Amino acid sequence: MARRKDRPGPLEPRSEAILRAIIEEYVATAQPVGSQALVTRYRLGVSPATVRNVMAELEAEGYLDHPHTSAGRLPTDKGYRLYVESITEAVALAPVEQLMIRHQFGQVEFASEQWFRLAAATLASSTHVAGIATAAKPPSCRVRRIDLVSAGPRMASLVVVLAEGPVKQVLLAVDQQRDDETLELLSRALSSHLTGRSAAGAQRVLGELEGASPPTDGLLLRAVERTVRLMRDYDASDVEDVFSEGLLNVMDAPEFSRSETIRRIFGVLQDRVYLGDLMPQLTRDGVVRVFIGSENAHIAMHDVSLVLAPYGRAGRAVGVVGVLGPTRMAYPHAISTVRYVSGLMNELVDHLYA
Amino acid sequence: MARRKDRPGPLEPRSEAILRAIIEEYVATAQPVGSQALVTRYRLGVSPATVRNVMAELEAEGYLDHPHTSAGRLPTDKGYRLYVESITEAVALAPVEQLMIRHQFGQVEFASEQWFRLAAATLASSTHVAGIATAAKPPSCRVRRIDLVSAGPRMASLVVVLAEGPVKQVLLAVDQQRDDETLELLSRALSSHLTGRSAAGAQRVLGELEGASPPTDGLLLRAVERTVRLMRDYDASDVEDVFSEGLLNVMDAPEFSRSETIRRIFGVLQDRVYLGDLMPQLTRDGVVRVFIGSENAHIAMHDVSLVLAPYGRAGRAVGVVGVLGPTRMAYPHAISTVRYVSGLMNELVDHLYA
DNA sequence: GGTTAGCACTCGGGGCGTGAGAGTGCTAAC
DNA sequence: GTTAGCACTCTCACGCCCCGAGTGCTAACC
Repeated sequence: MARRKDRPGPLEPRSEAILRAIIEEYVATAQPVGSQALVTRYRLGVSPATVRNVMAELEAEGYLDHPHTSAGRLPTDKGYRLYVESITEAVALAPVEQLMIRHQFGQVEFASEQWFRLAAATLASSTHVAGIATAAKPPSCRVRRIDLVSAGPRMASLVVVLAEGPVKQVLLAVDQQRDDETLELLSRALSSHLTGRSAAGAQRVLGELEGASPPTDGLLLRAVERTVRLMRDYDASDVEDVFSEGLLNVMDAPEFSRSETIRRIFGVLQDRVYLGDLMPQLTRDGVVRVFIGSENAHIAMHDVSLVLAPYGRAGRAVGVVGVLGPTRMAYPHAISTVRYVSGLMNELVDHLYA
Repeated sequence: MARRKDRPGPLEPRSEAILRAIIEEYVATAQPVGSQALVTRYRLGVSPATVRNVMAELEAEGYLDHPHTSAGRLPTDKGYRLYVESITEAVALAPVEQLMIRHQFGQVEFASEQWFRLAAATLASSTHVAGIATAAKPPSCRVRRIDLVSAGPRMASLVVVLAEGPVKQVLLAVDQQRDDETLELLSRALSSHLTGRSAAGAQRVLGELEGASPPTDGLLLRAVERTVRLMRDYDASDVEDVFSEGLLNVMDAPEFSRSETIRRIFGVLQDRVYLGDLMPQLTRDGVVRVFIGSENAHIAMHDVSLVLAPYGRAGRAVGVVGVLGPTRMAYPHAISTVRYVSGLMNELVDHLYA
């Protein structure tokens, strides 16, 4: 006991082995793990009594918990954390699984949205928890092409293609009837004013046009104004669309059979804010980060873990892929899978924006 | 009893009143309804004993059920059906609610996608069940504008604006390095070949280009080919994107506290096929159709009801709005709300495609 | 003849005690 | 330091019983 107090840091190898075994058993069964079950199933080379002693120590240090006196132990978030730390040294995904994932990626048509959906779906099917992917997004955008198309007698559709991929479309009410030629002309004007501009650049153009004499055409002005707003919004958000697949997998977990908790999680995923907040913590390529239970800032996420990795090139288009599952989750496999998929996404982004 | 056998059709007014009361009580409480509770709470002017007699009749005719001998009654799908028939004569939504919904619609930027999302969200918040909306989709599409934009050294982004709104984007792998001017030229060529074409027309163009000599540029050919496929896919699908909001509301219902059933429903909503199948049954404008429990073709939907209405003009862009909830659902309010929102969507579509 | 009061009957749910089983913590021996 | 042994604790499943809600039936009533 004295020993333990002296070194709160690293655990003895045997203790760690036992912790590991408990976690793996608990992940597999979702049942509190007893000392007896552990020795029979894991060949630890010690007796149940010894295991019990170690368990008591681990519990005193906060790595384990037990729901009541005569129940087995289960890992705390701190326990999972230690476990995850011990395995983050890259373990490659099994070749078979690599192949399966690559195969799935091969199927996709290159419609960008499908792409992220596919990444999420692949992660979900491979890990049996929920997969998450955000669209790749450069830190700032430029206008690549811009177009104004009639969309009815009093409506025009403004289509903005941003550099590096995304296409934005908004409808504009048209003050007066315009024929197609007029729109075509406006479209040309828009193009020459805005092509290649950043949000700030477009803002400047807007300023010039507003002050111009003779006064600029009203519709043109509104189109520019709308484009500026659209680009500002784009730049301001950390993540573009969030795609999640396989949330049903998570609902299947016994800890969520009562729908109470899961619905709060659904809610959090709806708004893209949460993943955006996490982005700054996902910096270096290829590094998978794990957020376990109460480590998540958002209270609704206290019962789940996130395994996330960034993809893309620092300073260029970036996004996030990962999985969401119960804290009782097969971390090693999840981490390997997420790392592999993020690598794959890297390749694709490189290919695209090299 | 003889009477009942003679006229299986319309129910006596009193029986119908009692059925109505039972349904309303059950909708409110989610508990089987007893004869005693009914007379005290609904002032039916008869004694519990009489109510019991009527209940027995209603049960014999299949409008009611009871889970066990000494439990109260609950409505069957057939019971709900009769109830719904009796209220489908348009009841306008309360002015306050109309105002609230209109207000919510006023908020939206006219980005088309947001629009349908908003419709679904509005329905969800107003009815406290899940809201559903599909994007408006014309029966067949034409190319309104088409553009080929560089998206990296070996990638080009093909952007197709279809008449009446939707914008499609796909990525094409580029066989050899092309500079922006070349792409610009190709873009022009695409435009002149395809603008105004229907899927069939584009197909013909593709045929001509394939046979041409000197042979058409490979990238151009692939772009045309991809456009044809995209348009065919578009024409072939009955519905475009399906937006659903507020599924959490449904999860809250006590009948779904065990997540078993709800997850199958989630699954069905994922693929757009189901709503597409229903489209043919939603013909006349302003008519709200109700699909109750087992009336739904899909087995996963046997525990829920759909209240749906089409919007848009027959032969022009059309879509569906509606709500999804437990069969135990506040139908009158849901029907009024769906009717009102579909009317609103009609206005908007008219405004757009007049 | 339809309606009602009265009453016996039925069934589910909640509260309670019990016993089995799993697992612990402690002590004493190895 | 490790292990065997043992008493203790707590949950869970089962069976039991009783209560209450609600029915269905019969006989009286208007």
